[in-house]
Amino acid sequence: IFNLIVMYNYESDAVFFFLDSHKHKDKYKDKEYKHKEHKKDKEREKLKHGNSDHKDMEKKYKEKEKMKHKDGSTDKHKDKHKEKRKEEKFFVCFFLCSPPHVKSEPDDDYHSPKYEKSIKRERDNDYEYEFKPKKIKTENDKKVKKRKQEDEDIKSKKTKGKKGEATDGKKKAKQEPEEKWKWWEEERYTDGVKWKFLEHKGPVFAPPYEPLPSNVKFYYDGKHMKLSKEAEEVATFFSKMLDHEYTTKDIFRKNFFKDWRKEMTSEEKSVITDLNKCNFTEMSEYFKAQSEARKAMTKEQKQKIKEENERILQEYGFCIMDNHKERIANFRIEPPGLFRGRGDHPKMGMLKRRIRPEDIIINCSKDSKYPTPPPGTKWKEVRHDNKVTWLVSWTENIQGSTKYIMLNPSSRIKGEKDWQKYETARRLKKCVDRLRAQYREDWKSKEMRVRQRAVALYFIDKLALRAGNEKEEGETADTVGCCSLRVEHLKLHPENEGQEYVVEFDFLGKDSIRYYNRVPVEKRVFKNLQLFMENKEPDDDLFDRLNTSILNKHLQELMDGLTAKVFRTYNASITLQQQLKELTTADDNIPAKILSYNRANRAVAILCNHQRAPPKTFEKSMQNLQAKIDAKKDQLCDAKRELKSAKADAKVRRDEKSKKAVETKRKAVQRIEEQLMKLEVQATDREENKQIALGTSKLNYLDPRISVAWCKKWGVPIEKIYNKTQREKFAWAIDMADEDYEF
DNA sequence: GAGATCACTTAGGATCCTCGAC
DNA sequence: GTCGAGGATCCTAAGTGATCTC
Repeated sequence: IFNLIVMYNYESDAVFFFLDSHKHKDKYKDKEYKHKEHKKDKEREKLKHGNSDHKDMEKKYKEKEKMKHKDGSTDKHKDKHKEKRKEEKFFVCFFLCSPPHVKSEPDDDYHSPKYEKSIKRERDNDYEYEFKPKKIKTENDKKVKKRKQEDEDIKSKKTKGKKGEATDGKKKAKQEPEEKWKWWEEERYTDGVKWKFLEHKGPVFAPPYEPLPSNVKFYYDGKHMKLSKEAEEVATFFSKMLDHEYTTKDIFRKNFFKDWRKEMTSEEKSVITDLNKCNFTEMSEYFKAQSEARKAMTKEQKQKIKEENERILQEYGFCIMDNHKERIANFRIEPPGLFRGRGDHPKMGMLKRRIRPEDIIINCSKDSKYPTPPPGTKWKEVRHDNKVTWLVSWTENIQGSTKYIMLNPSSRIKGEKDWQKYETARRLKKCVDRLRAQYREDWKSKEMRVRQRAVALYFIDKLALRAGNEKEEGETADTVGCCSLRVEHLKLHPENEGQEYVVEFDFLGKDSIRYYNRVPVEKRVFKNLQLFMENKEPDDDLFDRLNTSILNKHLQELMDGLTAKVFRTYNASITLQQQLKELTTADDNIPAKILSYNRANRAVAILCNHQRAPPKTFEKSMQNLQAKIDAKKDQLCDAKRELKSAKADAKVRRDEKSKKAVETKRKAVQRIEEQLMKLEVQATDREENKQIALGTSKLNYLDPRISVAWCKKWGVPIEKIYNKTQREKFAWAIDMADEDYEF
């Protein structure tokens, strides 16, 4: 929805992040841009025009920026693009880790792809520039040993007293909650075994379809038409989405209509031939009224529903895994409906069919009490595979992919994996300098594939790009990651706004979130990119000799367990740690420290391109907050005035009573000042957070021990950083990290 | 070695629910 | 006690990467 612009200033070692919603319509209209986006852009524009409050923020930050960067580089940037981006601009400025230094190097050894192709075979066998196998072996041995050592370290941290509990799996359902189970103090399974005992009640199915009351009618071509139960159910799916933009999209309508017709009787099929003649309004109104009625229910009715939900949760929401009662994440089967793909998904609107017990595979222990299927039905299969973590699986009909029911993030099985993930990222920290030196060396390689690999790795490392697996064309939205970038996603600027060798990225990443970034790169990278793009069509792959499998194989050789995504975890966590060090001031009070934390978190979210649509109520809530601030300011003025007069009074009277009055007034002023500051901090935080989602990085990329250590060091209650669910997920980190923890 | 499959993590939007203001 | 904002939770799509199959 918004463009992310990242600018790097060499002199100040600063990275500037801009969130900018200006149009790139021209680019999208470009003939070469095959996968057209104008519709989406128009929608984005619509969204964008609803948010025009950035100017004030811009002013605020401009001042901060001036203080931080005397070279005025961002001003230059701004001036040049003032016209383009005159609508609005919101930005946050951060200092990140030291940038690569630009060296001027001779333009040697550059060949066109054609030339490269002609010598490809020869060169593919030429390992002169490859990682030396002998070295790898010794290094890898060391790494393996190191890893084993890490495992030992982790094990030695664990108390052995509880050993008997978790291992041999017979059901002895422990009366849990009283004392939280510290799984991180126990032995881990090896050899891919995930559990020894697993018992659960199976999934909760979607409620059966309830036909519409007879007064709720469907009209075709202006005439009432009674639909069969099957056709009616699918029609209700569409009617429930009538207010959603989806139903205006051609692909959505086309897919829906095609699948809907499959559910119709032959008679219905012969009559209903045009979706535009269908009138779902009464259905839509009915569901809206139902929704309102639900909201208007009495307390007792709501309580009853709550109790019923709680009963279901207690019955189906937990399993017994190795003597412990563990919470299940998603024990409800996805109800039928219309598929809502993200971005320009070719399958949006298709019918997601109802999942029946006959579609379900149950996974549990042989010696457990198997879940019973609903009366008159049976499971597709009951299996006992303890090398996987899922409890239930089924195949969905849209993409043909498998869906799973798994455990909650607070469970042992998920927690261990999470912990391990951060340990791998910490191992990368120890060797990242070597890896960086290596890929820089590889930019000069005579082998095209090695150069491509090295440039891709540089992007993954520096820009936190995702790996970019290949995708089946026509099956999903056209999104890319690093390895799947196409020529059309990059523009090369030998000179741009006073900076040399600028690469302009513009592509849709995961969830069709736009990644827009103009970044200066090293000369060698730039020259290599020119070479990779030479004689290619816009829709050709940028890295034609690379895919994620090749890249990960290479990474595996450099460090045991290293894959492309480890870089994202590593760079996110290290950025948080650095930012916290830089931004936290000992003298700050708790709200100011929390603001610093959120800013550090925000730096990571921007690095990882975690965007969100601004909340619909954003403008209003900001106005409300501003009104509160204004009122508080008035209150402060009054309080100060009263203090002044109390002081004057005390001076004249010189008695205890008036002295006391001065003291009371002074305290009132102090209190109001604190309240005002709190409100102002809140406003700043909210404004800066408008289009950035902090949750994703907090939950998935930031080693929680960094946050825990920071909280302990600065006396910030952990509840201020992590909510209840997050504390449950990160219980292991909260328990084990002390204030000296270093990522 | 390429493609398919499987098992998982990561992701943003929708919906629910709580808490503070009035 | 009511209302609404916003945080918490739910939902499920969309990635990554290992392994299997041919």
